[in-house]
Amino acid sequence: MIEILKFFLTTHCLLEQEELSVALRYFKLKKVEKNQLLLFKGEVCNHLHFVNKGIIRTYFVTKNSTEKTRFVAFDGSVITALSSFISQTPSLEYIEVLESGEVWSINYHDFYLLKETLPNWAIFYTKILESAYIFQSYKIEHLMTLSAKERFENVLSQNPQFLTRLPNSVFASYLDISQETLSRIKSM
Amino acid sequence: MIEILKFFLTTHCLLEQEELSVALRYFKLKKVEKNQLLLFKGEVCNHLHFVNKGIIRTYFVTKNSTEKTRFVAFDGSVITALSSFISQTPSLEYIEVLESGEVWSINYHDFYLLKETLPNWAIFYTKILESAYIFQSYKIEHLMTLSAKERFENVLSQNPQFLTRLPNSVFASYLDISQETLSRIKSM
DNA sequence: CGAGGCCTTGACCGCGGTCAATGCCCGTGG
DNA sequence: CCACGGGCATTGACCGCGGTCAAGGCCTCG
Repeated sequence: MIEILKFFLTTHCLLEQEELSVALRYFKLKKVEKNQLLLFKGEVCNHLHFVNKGIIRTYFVTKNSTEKTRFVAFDGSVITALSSFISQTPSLEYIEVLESGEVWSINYHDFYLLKETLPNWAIFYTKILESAYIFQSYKIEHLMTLSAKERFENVLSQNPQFLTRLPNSVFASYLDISQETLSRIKSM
Repeated sequence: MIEILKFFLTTHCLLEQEELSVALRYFKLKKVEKNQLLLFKGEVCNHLHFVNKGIIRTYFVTKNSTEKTRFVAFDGSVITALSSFISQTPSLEYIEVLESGEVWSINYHDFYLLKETLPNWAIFYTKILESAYIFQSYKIEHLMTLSAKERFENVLSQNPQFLTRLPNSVFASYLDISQETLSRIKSM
């Protein structure tokens, strides 16, 4: 079970064997249930989660109380409310379990500690930031230049799981379109 | 003249006096003219610019060849084509001078060198990434939830210079609305 | 004074949102 | 085992925000 996390860390962190075993000690395995909230709006996010099994998303809520999905983590990737985690200030967004499963979680304190003690961990953190930045760059570009249908096709070509493993409502909110429009796009 | 850069670096980097003087050696002063392109699409961005005087923006071009402004740097702030700078791959965006002035520039190689030699410089880099991430988080949130007028008011409340120092076309492309809509919004 | 940018204003239209009705699937209990 | 209800997806009718196109106004600079 821990093998997947190990694999993830070795490929993303360049950790030596013994650094790796140090790091792994700080991760705790946790079962998570569908609809469970791992973070409420207003709380400070002090965990980073590696999704071992299941699906987790971050979302925020608009004035007219509709949910907008910022990021979806399928099995094998990492998720946190990054803005809050970075700045250790109250989060504007929620972390929610979409599909039951289990996560390996590390808390901010330990994460920070590793950053101070293992140089390769600091590099890992930098990599997370860099890829998060680039990810959002594309998202902005797509919101500004692509039509609803083009955004749909683009996301789908990157990761078909958005269509197959998510409820319509979540996928729509991720694309920033209404469920009705998504439904119409699919039936073309 | 170098005083402004000094001030910027000391407040953002926590550098010791002598670290500061090391770092400053790597910056080169350069006069820049309105309409000048500091980076073309397709080039690798290997400079980070501190805007001493003038205005500089990054923008990308859509399929139907309209320009979209990603970021505007007024005097006293820092600009680069971050995605390209990070990954040292060809840039999808341009860097353009909107108002003549001068910049202090450091190249990627030297920047990277400082990151290796001065721990505080690595922290500086991390801070740049963090704030760039948070900046884009808000941009996405606003694109997804606010109307044209609300985005206009929001940006304006953050920085009135968008209205006073930029041509309409640039401000509009930053807000992701047409020039005509911007004009109508202003006359309300 | 004239030309060329840029901004403004008007007329029109289309993408995608909203509201509402209906359909479909599935779990639960009688 | 079937009936019912609730949640989610689909479909249709309608509408409004903001885009596009085109004409006109206003500076600035030569």
